[in-house]
Amino acid sequence: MNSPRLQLVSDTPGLSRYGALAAALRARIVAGEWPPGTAMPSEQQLATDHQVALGTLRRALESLAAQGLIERVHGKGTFVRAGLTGSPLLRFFRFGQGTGEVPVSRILARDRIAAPAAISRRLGLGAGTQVLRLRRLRLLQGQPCLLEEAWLPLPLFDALADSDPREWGDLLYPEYASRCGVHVHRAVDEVSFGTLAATQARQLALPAGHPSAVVSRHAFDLAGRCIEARTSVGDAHAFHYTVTIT
Amino acid sequence: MNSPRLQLVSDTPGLSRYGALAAALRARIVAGEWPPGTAMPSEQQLATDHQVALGTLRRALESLAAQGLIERVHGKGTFVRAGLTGSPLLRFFRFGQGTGEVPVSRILARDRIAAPAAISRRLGLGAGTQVLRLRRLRLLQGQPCLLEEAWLPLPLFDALADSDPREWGDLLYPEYASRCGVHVHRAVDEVSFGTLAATQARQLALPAGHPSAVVSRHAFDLAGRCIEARTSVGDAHAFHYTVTIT
DNA sequence: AAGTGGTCTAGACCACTCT
DNA sequence: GAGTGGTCTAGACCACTTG
Repeated sequence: MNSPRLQLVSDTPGLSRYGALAAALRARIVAGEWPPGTAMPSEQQLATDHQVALGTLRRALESLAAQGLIERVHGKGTFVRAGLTGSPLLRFFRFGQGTGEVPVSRILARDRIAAPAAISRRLGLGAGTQVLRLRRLRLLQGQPCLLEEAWLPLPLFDALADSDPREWGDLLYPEYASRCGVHVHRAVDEVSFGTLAATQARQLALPAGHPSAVVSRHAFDLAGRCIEARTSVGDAHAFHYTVTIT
Repeated sequence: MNSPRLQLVSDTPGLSRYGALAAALRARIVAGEWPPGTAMPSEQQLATDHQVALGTLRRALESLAAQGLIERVHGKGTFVRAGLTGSPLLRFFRFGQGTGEVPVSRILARDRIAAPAAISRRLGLGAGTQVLRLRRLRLLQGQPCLLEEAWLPLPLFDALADSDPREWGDLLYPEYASRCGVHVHRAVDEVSFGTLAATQARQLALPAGHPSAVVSRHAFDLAGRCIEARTSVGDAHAFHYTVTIT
């Protein structure tokens, strides 16, 4: 590939050059020029492409790295961050021994349905759009610990709707990536408390009316589109979370 | 004041020069050379003091700013951060209308006592050290919303133990600063859930056994000493918290 | 050895704040 | 206008990774 000689045309006059550069690089990343997990060109290359000094280019990359968009590895290169992969929900709970074990997943139901109004709003879709609804139970050492309901927009997740759930792993995000090419880049969790309805209680093997912790998640891809709305419910007494304020 | 011509002697050979510089500056701040809220010398001055290039000095200051130790203001100077001042507990609750209103504080009890084992451990004190125990109720529009118990080491907080609580404002941290010269620089909150004991319930005007959110806080000063252990209890149904994962 | 990102320097110039 | 931090440059050298 030869040097594109891109122009830095900032429509925001008050913006610094490295700020404009960061925005331009972000746009190239979001556009898919370098897919998640792959390496970007070297600093030298990018600097000459955009016709800025090396230091300025580095400032821009540093800001993108601080935003979690890219990762820099000494001696290897600069990489677009792959999606979230872990089990980030577990940060809110301490079940059993609290070893970092990943809960086993049991799919309870999977349906293509028209999104209820509340869901289409959360996903930013038109009213009545088709979505995939996933209900699953998560267990640690055979004990139910979390009950989840996930809503996924169609046709983006068609591949998930058509595949055999028994082939899935215990984590959903790797399936999103491998089967649908969807990378979860950012997630917002809202925590609140309530009590278990009768059916929820039965599935979690707890008494009805038992206090529950509810985590409502919105997950977004690189471009900022909401690609999952999820609600997870667990025993309030297993809830535990630490925040540092500065 | 003349130029100290400080030497940068890093005992950690693997550490970069700006890293060592940042550590040295942090030490000067923690030692109280520039008290919280006051300005540090200019970049030029610090750079010549420590015999490094301006860019290197700036890197060090940037890392201290990222850690929340200092604040930089364009055209004015670099300032050691004053302590936390707001009402950070409220980030966990949404009472009533949820306007950013600060709850009124009513002191229920104030005692000098020997610290129970659990408390002296939390504060990092020797067993049986004298501490100040503060119990207070916080109210919004006349409605009780939070019940708090704070433990403060003595003799550091003697001034608080001897003053008239009716002169205090609704926030404790400004009192710590003005009366005892203690600045809260960092706080760690641990959230969990439980149910209200009979006395707690009565004070919060809720039924006994009602689900509760419990926030257990450790607060630290610039030097990293724990200067407050606090436990706050509120209605679990008023709890609400948002986290962004990246 | 070649290529990558990380550190450090020295200096010019700009933007903001205060008097 | 003087003093402060913020931006940008150009280049030298170092440290890490890979073939």
